[in-house]
Amino acid sequence: MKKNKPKYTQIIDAAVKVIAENGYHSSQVSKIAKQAGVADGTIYLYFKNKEDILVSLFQQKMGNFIQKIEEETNSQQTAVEKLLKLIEKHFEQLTADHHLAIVTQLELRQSNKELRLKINEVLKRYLTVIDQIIEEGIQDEIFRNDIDKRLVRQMIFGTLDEAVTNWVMKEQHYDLVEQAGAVHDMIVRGLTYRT
Amino acid sequence: MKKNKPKYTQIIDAAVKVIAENGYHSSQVSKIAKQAGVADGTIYLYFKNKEDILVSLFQQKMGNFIQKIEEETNSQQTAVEKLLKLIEKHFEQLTADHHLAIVTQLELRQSNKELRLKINEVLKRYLTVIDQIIEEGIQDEIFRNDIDKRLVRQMIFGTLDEAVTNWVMKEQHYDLVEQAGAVHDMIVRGLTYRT
Amino acid sequence: MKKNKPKYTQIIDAAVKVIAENGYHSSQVSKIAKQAGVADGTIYLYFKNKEDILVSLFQQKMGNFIQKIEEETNSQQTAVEKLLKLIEKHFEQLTADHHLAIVTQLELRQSNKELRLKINEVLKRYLTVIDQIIEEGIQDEIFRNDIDKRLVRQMIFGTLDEAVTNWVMKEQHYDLVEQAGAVHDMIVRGLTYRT
Amino acid sequence: MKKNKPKYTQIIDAAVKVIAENGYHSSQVSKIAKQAGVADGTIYLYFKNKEDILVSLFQQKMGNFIQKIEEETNSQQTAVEKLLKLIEKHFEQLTADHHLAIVTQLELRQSNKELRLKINEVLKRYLTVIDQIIEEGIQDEIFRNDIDKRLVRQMIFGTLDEAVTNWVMKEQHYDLVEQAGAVHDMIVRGLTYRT
DNA sequence: CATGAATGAGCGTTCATTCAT
DNA sequence: GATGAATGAACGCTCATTCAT
Repeated sequence: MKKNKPKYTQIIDAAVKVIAENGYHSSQVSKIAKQAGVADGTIYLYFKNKEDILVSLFQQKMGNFIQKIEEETNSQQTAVEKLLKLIEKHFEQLTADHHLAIVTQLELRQSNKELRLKINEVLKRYLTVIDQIIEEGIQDEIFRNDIDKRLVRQMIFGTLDEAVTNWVMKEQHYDLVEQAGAVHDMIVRGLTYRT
Repeated sequence: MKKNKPKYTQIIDAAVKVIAENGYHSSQVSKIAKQAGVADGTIYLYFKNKEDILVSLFQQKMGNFIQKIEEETNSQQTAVEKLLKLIEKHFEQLTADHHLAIVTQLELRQSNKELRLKINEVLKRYLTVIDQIIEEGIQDEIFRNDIDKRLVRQMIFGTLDEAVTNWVMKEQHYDLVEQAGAVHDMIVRGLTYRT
Repeated sequence: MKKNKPKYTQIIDAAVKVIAENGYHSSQVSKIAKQAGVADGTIYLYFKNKEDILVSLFQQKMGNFIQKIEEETNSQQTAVEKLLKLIEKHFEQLTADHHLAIVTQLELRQSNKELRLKINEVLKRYLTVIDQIIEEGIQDEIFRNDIDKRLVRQMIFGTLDEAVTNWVMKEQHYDLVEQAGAVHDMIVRGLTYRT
Repeated sequence: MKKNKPKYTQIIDAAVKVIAENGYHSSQVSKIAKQAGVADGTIYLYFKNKEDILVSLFQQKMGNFIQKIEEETNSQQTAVEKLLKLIEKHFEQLTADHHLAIVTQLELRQSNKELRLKINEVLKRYLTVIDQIIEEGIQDEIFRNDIDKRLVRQMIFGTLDEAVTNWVMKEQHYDLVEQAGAVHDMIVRGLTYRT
């Protein structure tokens, strides 16, 4: 698995395009190879098997996705600001790459349990970012200290995920990013002390 | 399709068990037939094709699920109480039938887009229940009137769904129902006026 | 096999209709039963199996067909006249029952070798009628005595069969019966002495 | 579909053998693949589906068959001589390849209407050869000018076809080729002027 | 490194036939 | 005799993966 070779990225990008345009179940290895401009067999020089393409795809794309969010939230001062930034960047990035949005929100969920477990591994890093913001909010006595942190994380991630999925399924007919504020507002109200 | 015949239910129950135990992609028609104690061909006396088994499964099980929630929420007075009941019953019912929980939260999501569209049809009825509670809360001036109803619905459904999925993936090692109150609390705080 | 019962004929007539309208491969036993107005199982009280329906169908219908031709040719004096009558009645009868024409010329030929062998048994009686006319023609010194009788029979039957099949495949857009004279003429010229 | 590859021919030849020996309805794709010495899947690299094997088989084999007849008849001077050559070559070629004879005369006729339509397309070329000979015979005033050309063609093709089918069904117990003269004689007498 | 022809396991569905009622 | 629900064997086709070149 030589991850620095251009063909590695070529194949992953081809996979995103093919899956977004044809759907998970119509995305045969041969179709991805064709789109990438390589022979079928070449795929197996860079990936262990088909599942490995998808896992790698998710790792690469979500890696960037999460890193961007980590950077942007770190540039913010308070937990509340960080949370807003997280929501904004989450929506912005998926809005900017609608192929990726389709693949992560709809198509990759059709994969089997095994693949989804590996996907969850990747997501843990994102959930950790959320956890840290929650923790920070509690430490700074901005968020209530009687909340169940796991539940809060589930609420935040569940809400964002459902919002994006709905937006993708509605074929992106409205502006997702401009809803970041409202989503943030609802969530924060649930977490902060009433003053 | 004789839906009142015992074999119809037999096959659906067999499908739930087989899918929960083997996973969506390892649930061949022949395996379901064997579990149901009928011949392969018998399946096709009650269902148009394999997909029809899954759609029917979802319609039957989620039909009951939603009806129970409708009944229980209607017996409550305020929007806040109704929302609590909805969350409790949502968690209770999936806790009571963990095979069904696995199937709806993990396995059926691996189905193709077509099937998922039909599943969404069924879910619409549940989303309508949520919508009505939100509406009622606003009418009664308990919920803030500047909220985006669609976003609220996405938050509620997304949070519950994520909470259940996490619980299923953790192999039900903790008590989901006892979290209903905390989840309810977080959500309601996001919706009500600060007093 | 109770051949005198009305249901026996009912089923055969249903089979002709179903096969003519749906084609051999879309003519399931259940479809024939429905058309006949009986239960699937009832078929098996009157016929050993599906093939037996088709053999019986052919025996009944071709039995009548051949008997008619035998009668009509016997009412003629010379071999030449008899041959004309045979051709006319062959064309007339299939023109009169186009369902039967479709079934015998196109659909039943899709059956397997075994069934076709049984069909040939039935046809032998027809070929015998032809043979007798040829024999008579030679005896009466109307037909040449150096002809190979088997070949003549093949020419006669092959020509009529091909003519009818063409007519059926052209969806009966022209009048088959009015060609009887021309066909007869060509054949007879091949058989008689040049004077 | 790479028609110049040896495997393409291998599979077609295997199909002829398998169908001739097992009958149309017992000729599964897997059996043809085994006979051809390739994997089942390989079949589908060279043919669109099972029907395509059969259509291609007919096109290839009958293509050669007809081409040979075209060449040989063209080397003859008169319509009468051409017709004799046509009959001789028709009988010779099917005598030389009795597997092919069984397949074309008996087994392929069991195919469905769709396939038979495609087969008829191929046969049209043969019928055209016959038509041209008839036309030429009339032009040269050897054949009578009051004959119905379509009927003549049906007589010629029907007679040859019936003769070969009889020979195949009698399991080739006699010499078909030596009958060519007699068949030719009968047909020509029906077409020429009596002098 | 790269190719792409070849592989072969795996599965949804049909339908002639049976048999308990 | 009549029913029709139930049976289960049979098969064409796909596609991830391999490997000789």
